[in-house]
Amino acid sequence: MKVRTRFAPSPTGYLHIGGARTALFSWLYAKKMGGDFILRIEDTDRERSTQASVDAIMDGMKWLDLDFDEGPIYQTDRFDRYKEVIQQLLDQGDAYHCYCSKEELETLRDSQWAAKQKPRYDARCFGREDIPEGIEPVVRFRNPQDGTVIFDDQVRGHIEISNNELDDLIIARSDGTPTYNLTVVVDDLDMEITHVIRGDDHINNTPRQINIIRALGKEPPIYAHVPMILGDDGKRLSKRHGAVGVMQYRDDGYLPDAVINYLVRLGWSHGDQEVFSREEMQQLFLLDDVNKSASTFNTEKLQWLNQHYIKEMPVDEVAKHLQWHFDDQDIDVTNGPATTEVIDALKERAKTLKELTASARYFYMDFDAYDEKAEKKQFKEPTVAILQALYDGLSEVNEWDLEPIHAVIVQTCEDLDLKLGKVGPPLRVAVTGTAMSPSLDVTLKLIGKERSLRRINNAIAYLKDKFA
RNA sequence: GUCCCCAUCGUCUAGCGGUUAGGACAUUGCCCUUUCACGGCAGUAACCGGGGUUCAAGUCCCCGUGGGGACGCCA
Repeated sequence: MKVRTRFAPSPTGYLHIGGARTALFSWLYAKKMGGDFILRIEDTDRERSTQASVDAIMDGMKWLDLDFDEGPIYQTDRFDRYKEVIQQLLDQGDAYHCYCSKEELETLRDSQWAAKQKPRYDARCFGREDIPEGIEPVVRFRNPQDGTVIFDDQVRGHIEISNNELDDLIIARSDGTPTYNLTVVVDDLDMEITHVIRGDDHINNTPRQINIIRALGKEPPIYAHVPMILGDDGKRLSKRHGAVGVMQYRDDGYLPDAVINYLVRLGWSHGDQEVFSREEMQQLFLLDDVNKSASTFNTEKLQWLNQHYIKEMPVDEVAKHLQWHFDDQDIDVTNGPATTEVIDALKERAKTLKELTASARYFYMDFDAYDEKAEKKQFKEPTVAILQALYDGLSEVNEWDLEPIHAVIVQTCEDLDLKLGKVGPPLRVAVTGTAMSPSLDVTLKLIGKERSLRRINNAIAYLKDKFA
């Protein structure tokens, strides 16, 4: 049988990092097994579902390059089908109408809580003869009273839960719309999902869902509950942990491949290997190798991977992702060096594309102030003479390239009888405004002759004025 | 509170009865170096506790403890 997995987010916000990993695992498993990956939008809660969220989720999937074979399928398009199943359950006697008010249920829960019991609906409407006037009832699934539900989770192993822990859950609201536990079951069955890979916050729902499936006379799919991702404080990842929306990682300068690689190693491993291409992941991913325990998100490791990908990916590939950041930081790259050259020059000193872009600024735009510390350290009174000598030497260079530029710098050192350490740093500050840049020949080459000379000149003027 | 789940360096993890408990990120030191980085080398650092089972336990079982999750006319 062909493997079919799915990712089934509810559109109540952006695609967050935990959801992305669940999607990744489902996607990988389908790829690994030569199966299909389906995207389903669980939008039965019409109050909270929004089109904007659907778009955000799709954007996230697209950015991460997690493609799906079918979908997106919207549950709101399938209400007729759910109604049909609810009716079937009603007809079979596996479901019943419940007329309890929300207040009544709340009182029940409170009293059970007070009695230190697990809050459960007491099935008081089951078999009820009198039909109250003017109340639109909900429909409840009649959960089996005895026995246990057993399933073998592909990551958690054998799980067993007694039916008397479960209660008669609502499968249709009073307005007739179906609820989650019903719709997942119907959809997974109808779409012939073979492996349900989802967050382990659903582990408690699984027995209920299995009972519904059995009542429908079907066999449940295989389940794999993947552990949660926690924030630095050990709590479930949420907004207060900062960047949790996948697109925020793009904005912060991460490469999708780095995020994917980071995510795949959170809860899954293959020996000691840390770096995986998408092809390798698809080839090696096994549910058996997924961890049982929750893991903590660690931005530093993500950064390390991100830099790794910035360094290792083909430059023109990186350049595609980089353009967004140039636009974001209002840097016009049309009158400066090719971005691919800039990447080569800076990739070893940036952990993110955002940083890389920021430090590439002086290649394209003039700065209006020197870095305070750098200026203080490098711009002394004798610096004027050094810069002047460099200016003179550099203006003689015809072929503006690494070798000739380097030669001038070396020659200047000799002429002035100074060490490179006295000549290089001030030049760097003059030409970039900062104390940090790639090696000087590369820096000058990329800035360009005309622009370099002008900046040196400016620095000389600035210094003369300063020490006048 | 009740039920479910989880537990190896600070973090991600390897380990599937016998290991000097391995790797990676981070961190520390050294080397390289015109800056910042990259890189190289070295180091610090872990089996939650208690009982069993066994010749032998990080590995299996039980009990604690700690953490997470679920307990909705949310998904």
